[in-house]
Order: sequence, then structure tokens, then C-alpha cells
Amino acid sequence: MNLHTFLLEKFKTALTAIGAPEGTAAPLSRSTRAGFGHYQFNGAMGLSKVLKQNPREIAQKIVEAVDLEAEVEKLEIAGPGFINIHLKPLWLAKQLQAANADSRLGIETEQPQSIVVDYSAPNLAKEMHVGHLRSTIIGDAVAKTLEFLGHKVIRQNHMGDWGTQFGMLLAHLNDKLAANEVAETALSDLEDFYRAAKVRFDNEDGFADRARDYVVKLQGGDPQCMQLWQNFIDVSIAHSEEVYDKLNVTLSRADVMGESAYNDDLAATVAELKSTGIVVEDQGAQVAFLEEMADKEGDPAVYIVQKSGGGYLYATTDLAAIRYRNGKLNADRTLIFTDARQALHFKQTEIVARKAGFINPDQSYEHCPFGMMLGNDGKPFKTRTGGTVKLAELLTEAIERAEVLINQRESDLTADERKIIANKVGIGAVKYADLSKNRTTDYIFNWDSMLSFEGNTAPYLQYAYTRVQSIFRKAHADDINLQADIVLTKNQEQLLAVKLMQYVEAIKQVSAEATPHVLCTYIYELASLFMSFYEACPILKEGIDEGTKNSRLMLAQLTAKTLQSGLDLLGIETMEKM
RNA sequence: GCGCCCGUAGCUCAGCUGGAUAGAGCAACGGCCUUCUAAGCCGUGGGUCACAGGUUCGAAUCCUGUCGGGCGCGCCA
Repeated sequence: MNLHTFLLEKFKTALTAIGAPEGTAAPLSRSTRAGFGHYQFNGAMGLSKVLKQNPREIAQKIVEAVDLEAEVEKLEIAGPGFINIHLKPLWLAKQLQAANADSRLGIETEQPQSIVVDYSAPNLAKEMHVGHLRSTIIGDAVAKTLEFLGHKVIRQNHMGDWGTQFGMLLAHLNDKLAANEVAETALSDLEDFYRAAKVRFDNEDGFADRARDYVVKLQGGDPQCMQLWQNFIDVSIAHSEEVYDKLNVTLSRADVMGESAYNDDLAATVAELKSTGIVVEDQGAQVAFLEEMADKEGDPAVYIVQKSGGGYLYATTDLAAIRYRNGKLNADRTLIFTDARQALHFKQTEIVARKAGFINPDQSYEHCPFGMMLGNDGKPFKTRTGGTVKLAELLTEAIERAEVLINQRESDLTADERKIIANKVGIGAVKYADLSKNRTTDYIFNWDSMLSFEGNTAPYLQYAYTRVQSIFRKAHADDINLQADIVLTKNQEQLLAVKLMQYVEAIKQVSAEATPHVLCTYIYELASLFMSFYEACPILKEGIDEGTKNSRLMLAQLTAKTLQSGLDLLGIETMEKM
């Protein structure tokens, strides 16, 4: 049951009944404050001019026309013509019982679409660093949410596995292997390896030429060179997989669709663009002039798909990727999670691709941008010495910090249990701190605020979940009935009940807008209302009658299920104790 | 020069397809544990929503301009 959708249909019908024109706006929203009911319908004011009537009179007509006898306790008209909707506690309780009895918490799947989600995309020449964190976890959360709603999600990890930099890396690797080193060992630290190769490239006689030679051989498909490249790529992907594993992210090797995967189609892509006249030669390069994005002088924007020397660029690869995704995979939507600096590139890419017919009018191409991670000083997040922060090291530190904090607390947990909890709490804190922010602009990374474990943080949410589990451990299983009637009497019970029913609204918004922070806000509000309920509504204490106990247990159970479901979609683990 | 994004409490952020008195968390201050886990709850203080116009019954939200910040703009990705 989707309360919003349900009420909206009722009000739309009522609007028609009172003679509102077809397509009249039906603004229905969650009420902004407690006194204004659960939802409010604000359509009367806008109709005032159209129907040439007093808005309060229109509101009165809507109230009389809307068919909500069974569901609504009262509809009150307030202010200039707001209609405040107070749902019946008894009816709400029935909906909750149905949700609690359903494995999907009463949430229906959407009309299934094929959706490509392109995220993470590390550069395999180097180690994953903090710059890859946002794409990886935001993309993963959106992918999981889309799947939950019934869509066919095709994860694509557009890894940087190609380019001139590999010439120098392969030349260096070749020498290492010739010296009887094993690839895994030689590449155990990609940063060091890259640095060493660069030093040789800049200083060693003849090395740069060999590196360039490798680039040519690689592009020519030389078998030995390809073997070497494959070796490098395999080891580097394994490094990424370690990070994904640590991060609890669903990406696997099967999702890898690196830049090199499109090599075979690059020439054909450019050829087709030329044949249709979208791309022309200019100063030796193959270029699309985009009139759509011309400046004030009328000079069109320039979009290069092939360099004057014949080489291809990321624009070419992205266009070929579109041909694959939209043509072969027939994706209804494509979501690409990269940093905001690439916004112009994707805008131009979409224009060219649509002109060329690579994307059908009914297919979407959605760049989902985000800003950089900054340190407390507002400058790009770096190590104390100014270096790039490796993602693996950041995660290790998060777990270590969590462990310290856990060990400061008194508990009966064993050392092993603490380790596991520290892992879930530390990783959860890092992910939640990032996921909970919407900003397409930069965001400030702060250890203390994410690991203080107070307020709007992952540990708070995980803690709310363990509180419910604790209740169920204490309750005697043969003494409770989880098929009982839910009764919503106290204010805290009603507030929690309505919030529980709104899970689907949060998820739908994440699905439509690719914004997991909406789900974070929802889960936090849910956890917060549960905490208030927990304090105000005792369950297992002395003097609580059977009916109340069972009702409250069911509310607690549905809360736990919803928290766990929501956190799971965000890629954050729950635990029984903490 | 042009374009995109942004400017909300001391700090970090919600709210932006216009709706009632702008919300959280942190920090500050004051209460609540012989415990359904205090990683919690309850309460207090804190705002010219950068600024100026405009549209509207109604603007943090839409439009225009100004100031301030970030980023991008033909052979990197």
C-alpha cells in the first residue's frame, strides 16, 4: 500500500467530480507539522482562479466529493484552503498488519525496465583512491534499490584499462617478469609500480621509446603484448575486488566492462558519425560541431571523436558504450555516476548520440554527478603529506577507529564479536556519511562526525535495529503473538505507524532521481521515531497487557524489517548486538 | 570571455515540480539510568534562507540582475 498514490487517486477523482479541468494539478504532500494531519491536499487555492470561486468553498466541495469514508478520520479545511487529512488509526493498523505479513513489506514492484548502472570505474593503472568512493557506493545503492523495485539492473564497471599510460607500465612489467618476478608480487603496490615506471620513463635512456613501442603493439593486438596487458589487468582488478569486498559493494568481475571492451567498435562508430555528416574533419581531427551549444557569437561547441593522429578519446569510447548499451542491451535507462566535472562531456555526448540515433527517444541517458571529497580545511582530501588517500587504507582506518570506540564501551561481547561489529560499524559510518548527502557539489569528509556515533550516523541506525533485536531476545517466544491486531493509541505509536507506511515513497524517489540520501533521511526519521516510541511505549515491562504487548512487538518487528531492508539497499549491514 | 553547479543556524547538511510558524544532527546549556542496551530519550537557546528587484493569494523554492565560492570550455579521462 502506497498511501500517497492511494490518496492522490482519490483526490484526482474528486477533482473531476467537482468540475475541475482535465490535468488540473493535484498537489498532495506529507503534512509539514503534526497538527496538520498526515497528508495535506493543497489543490483548492490553485483552482480558485480557474473556477472563479472562493478557495475555501472549493476545498469544501472537494472534501464532500472525495471518497475516503473508510480510511479517513477527518478532513479539515484550514487557512486559505488547505485540506488536512487525518487517517484512521484503525485503518492504518490494518495496512501495517498487511505489510508486516508480507515479505516485501507491502511494496509492489514497478513495471520492469532494463537499466544500465555505470559506476565505480577505477583506473586500473593505479590503486583505488578516495575519489572512487562516491561513485562506487552511491551507484551501488541505486542499483540495489532499482533491483528491489523489480528492474533488471545491468551493472557496468567502466574501468580505465586502456590508454597510452599502459605502454610504460607494460614495458616495466615486462622487465620485472624477465627478472623472474611474479606479476602478483610486482604489482602488489600499484602506486609504487606506477611511480617506478614513470621514473624510468622520464630518466632512463631508451625506456620511453620502448614504452611507446608497447602502446603501438598493444593497439595492434600483438599477442605477447596482450598477454602482458591481460596479466596486469587481472591483478589490478583483483585489487579492486578486495576493496569492493571490504566495502560490501555488489560489484564483481562479471560487471567489468572496461574501456577496452569497446575498442573493436571505435572505428565503426566514427565511420557512422562521418557518414551521417554529424562529424567532419577539422584541423586533421574528426569533430562534431554542436550548434545546440553555441556561444553568443554563434560559434558551436566542439566535440572531438578522433584525434588528428588517428587516436581515439574517451568521447569515442562513451559513444561506443552507448551503441552497446542502447543498441545491443536495449537499455531503457542508463545511469552514469561520475564526478560533476564531466557534466559538459556527458551533455555533449548525449546530443551527438541522439543525433546519430544511438539513443532512441524513449531511452534515457542520465549523468548522475557528485562533487569531490574535501578535507576539514575545504581543500581536496589528502594525506598529511599531501598524497592521494588510498581507499583501502581509508577503510582500514575506519574499522580501526570503530574498534577503539567499541572497546571503550562496557559490554559482554567477545573479542571476535567486537571485530565483526567494528567492521560493520566502521564501513557503515564511512558509507552513510557520504550517502546521506545529496550535494552535487563537494562534500567535507570528517572522521569525528561520522564516527562520533551520535545523531544522524550509521551507528545510530544500526543501534536502533539492535534495540529491537534485544527486545525479541528478551521476549518469550511462546508468549507472544505476531499475528495479533495492531492498536495505535499513543501518539508515538501513530507517528511511527505512518512513517513505516512511507518506506515505499522514499524508495520510489531514490529510483526516479538516483538520490540515495532520500532513503537515508527516511531511515533516520524512522529510527528516530522508533527511539521515541521505545522510550514512551514499554513493551515487556510490568503492567503491559497482552494486546498492547503484541501490538507493540509487531510495530517493533516491522520497524526492524524496514530498517534492515533500507540499510541493505544502502549497502550497510545490521547486527544483532552492538 | 562563455557555460554549469552552489551560497539556508557557530559547524555539517535537509527542505527547491511554490503552500501554513524554514527543519535535523553536531557543538552549547538543563533534565532523565536499582537499565525492554544512555551509541538513547526529553527540553532550552541559536536564522535579514548571500543581496536587490520581479511573478503570485502565497517565494528558501520560479524569473532577472549583482556579489561571493567551486568546476568546466578542440586533440587527458
